[in-house]
Amino acid sequence: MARGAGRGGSSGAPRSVDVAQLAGVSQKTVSRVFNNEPYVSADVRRRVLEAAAELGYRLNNAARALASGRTRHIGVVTLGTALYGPASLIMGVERAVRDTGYALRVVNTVEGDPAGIGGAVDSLLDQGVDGIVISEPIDDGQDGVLADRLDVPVLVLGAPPFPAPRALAAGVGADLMAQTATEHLLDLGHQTVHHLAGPQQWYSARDRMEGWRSVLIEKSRAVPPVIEGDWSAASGYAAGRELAAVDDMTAVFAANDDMAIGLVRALTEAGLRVPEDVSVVGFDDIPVAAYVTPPLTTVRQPFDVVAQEGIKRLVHTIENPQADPLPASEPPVDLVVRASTAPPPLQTPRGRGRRTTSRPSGDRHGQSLDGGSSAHD
Amino acid sequence: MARGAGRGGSSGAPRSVDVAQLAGVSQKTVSRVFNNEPYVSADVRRRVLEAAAELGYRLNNAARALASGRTRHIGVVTLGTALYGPASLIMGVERAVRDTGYALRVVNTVEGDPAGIGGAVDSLLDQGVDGIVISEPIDDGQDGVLADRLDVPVLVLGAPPFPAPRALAAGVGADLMAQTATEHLLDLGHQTVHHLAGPQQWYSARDRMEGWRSVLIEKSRAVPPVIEGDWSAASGYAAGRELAAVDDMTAVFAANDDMAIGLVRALTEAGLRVPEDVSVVGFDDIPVAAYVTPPLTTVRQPFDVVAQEGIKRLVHTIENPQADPLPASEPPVDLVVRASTAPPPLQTPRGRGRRTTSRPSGDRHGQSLDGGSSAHD
DNA sequence: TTGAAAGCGCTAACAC
DNA sequence: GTGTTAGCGCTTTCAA
Repeated sequence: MARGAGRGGSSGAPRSVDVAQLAGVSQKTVSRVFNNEPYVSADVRRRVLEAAAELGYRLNNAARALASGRTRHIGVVTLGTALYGPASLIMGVERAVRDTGYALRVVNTVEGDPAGIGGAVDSLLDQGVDGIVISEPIDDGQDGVLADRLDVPVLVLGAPPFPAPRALAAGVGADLMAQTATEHLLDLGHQTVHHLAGPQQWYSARDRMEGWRSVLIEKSRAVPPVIEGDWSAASGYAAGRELAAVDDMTAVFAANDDMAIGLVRALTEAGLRVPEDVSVVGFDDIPVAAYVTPPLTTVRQPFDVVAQEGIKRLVHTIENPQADPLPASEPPVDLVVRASTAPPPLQTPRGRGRRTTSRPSGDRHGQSLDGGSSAHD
Repeated sequence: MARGAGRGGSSGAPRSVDVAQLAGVSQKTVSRVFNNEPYVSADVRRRVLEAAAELGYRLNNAARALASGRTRHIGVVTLGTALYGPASLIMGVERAVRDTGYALRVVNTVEGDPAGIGGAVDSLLDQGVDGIVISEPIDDGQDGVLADRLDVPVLVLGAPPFPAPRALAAGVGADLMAQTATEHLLDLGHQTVHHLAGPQQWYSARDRMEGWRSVLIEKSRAVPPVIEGDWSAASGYAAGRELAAVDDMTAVFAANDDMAIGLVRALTEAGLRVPEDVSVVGFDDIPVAAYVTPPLTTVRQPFDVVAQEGIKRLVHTIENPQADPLPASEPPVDLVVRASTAPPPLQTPRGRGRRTTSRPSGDRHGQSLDGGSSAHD
């Protein structure tokens, strides 16, 4: 064949032999230098590097992978949505992966594809990866099937431990964050808190719901029926219309900010003021959360931290197959209190404390400038 | 049968020779089958496929790439933000790439990294890719440097043609969309339209600005000074405080929805009503745009269409190096009219049609305007 | 329509 | 510290 086709212009890209020749060393020595192996004299190393630079040499990864059996690639399975949470997580994963010197291979699960996550994992395995990250998985009932084929370590972000030989889990702090959000509302004096949940196939949606529920139960509060949305503002809006009709509803914890925003709009349109009549807490802290009306109290997810630690543990497992996996740490909880939460209205029956107004609701104090105060600062 | 069958184990995955042996054909024939080459009898093909299935054979991509010089990978350079626009574009790209049978390699440009896009492209080239997608590039002054190293086809999304030997551009309809947004405002009766631009290193920000400007000039309207934001709601908020002080400011076109939302909040806090006093148009149609207060009139970007067509053209160029590149089509313009735009207020000087509120921000221009026109309140 | 031989550019053992 | 010798699993001639 034509030699390293696709690379250099005419006669092919330079190979390590070429570098070796120019530097006056053996090809293996060039390999040593480029793999940072020990036992190379400083002088030789320098000469090799110079020769490589002069030739514009780049290591051929296909050959490297073939010879070593390791691709130095990590594959990530995503849901293929531009939702803030998943997208942020991917960005965090990319950064973390790159820091470790691995390359990232991305595959979306096609919506409505029966193969689902299994299909995506398969295609990753086909391409060849040393490890796999599954981000915010949904439960498509294929856990068992998957486990069989997974002969590489897997990191599952935002889900409980996974039935695979070498599986890690990370970012399972959603329940804790949900608890904090719920407690914040109770601390303000609300009798109980309603929950606008995410789609229940999502582990992260279930986690948040469990966190919410556990607090209510622990504090012996009534547990209102859960309303399930689909993460979208539209579904939050629909939920808001339902909730507006519920008596004594004074606080809602929404499983993400988009739904919270739709919810607030529906409540406002129904004549309920946020936060005077109803308090709302979101989840994610999306960029606009501080600037909607009213600025949204929400829980910020530490995507970067979670991704970074997760990848670090994954790479450790890849490179030390025998060793014990690194332990996971609890991600920090960051409740950002803004203007969408307040004490509940006085004990009058609904329809009463409420003001009629033509203004956009919750046009309140100056907090809006910096977007609110974080529990962590 | 000596090897392979188990595959999970340590002794290695089945190779094409194993399949060949089991099927009773030569290894080359197996290769032919898996590459869909002609000249394989239906019978042999079937036998090979059966043997492969039995062994759980998967083609080794490293070996394939090494031997063929083609990686069947497309690399994408992104900005590493979870901004809705870029994130959506990436998702579209992933989908499109997968449809073509290529794999996706993703690299972010590290923020603040002096190497910028150039560094990201380099690392992609290092990894080995058959083509590169640069999404929403920013101008880091490295065009020239880049061009030298780019020996594979490049698709630039959301930017003008790029100085590289085999470059394609796509999604350059932003100016047209910006024009539509601006015209919408003028059609409503506004004398002119202010512009809250994105960071000017972004080509897409410049495109939108040019679209806006061209309409104003064409219709002989005053061209107000541009305010530059950083895409964030926070910067939109800051811009809003400035704009609230400007006389006769009745319409603003913001270069994205996040900024538009921050802007609306600042205007509202300053006592200006949207859309009664000031109309605002955003850009992107982010998921919450329909649910903020007021629901945002905005321009929807057809990310999927742009990504799909772009990738199709890129792959064509990869696979037909000599042929002319496929032509680009104009993406559709989709103005979504909601409640943030309306005809301008009646012709009274500012300070007058407007309600006084209790907000302190009125202080800023309270003396010169409000004080003098008390008759109106 | 099929097969045999010869690498692709690198890493892995083991010598020196 | 450095070099030698074999492959990794596939695609590519070229021959049959």
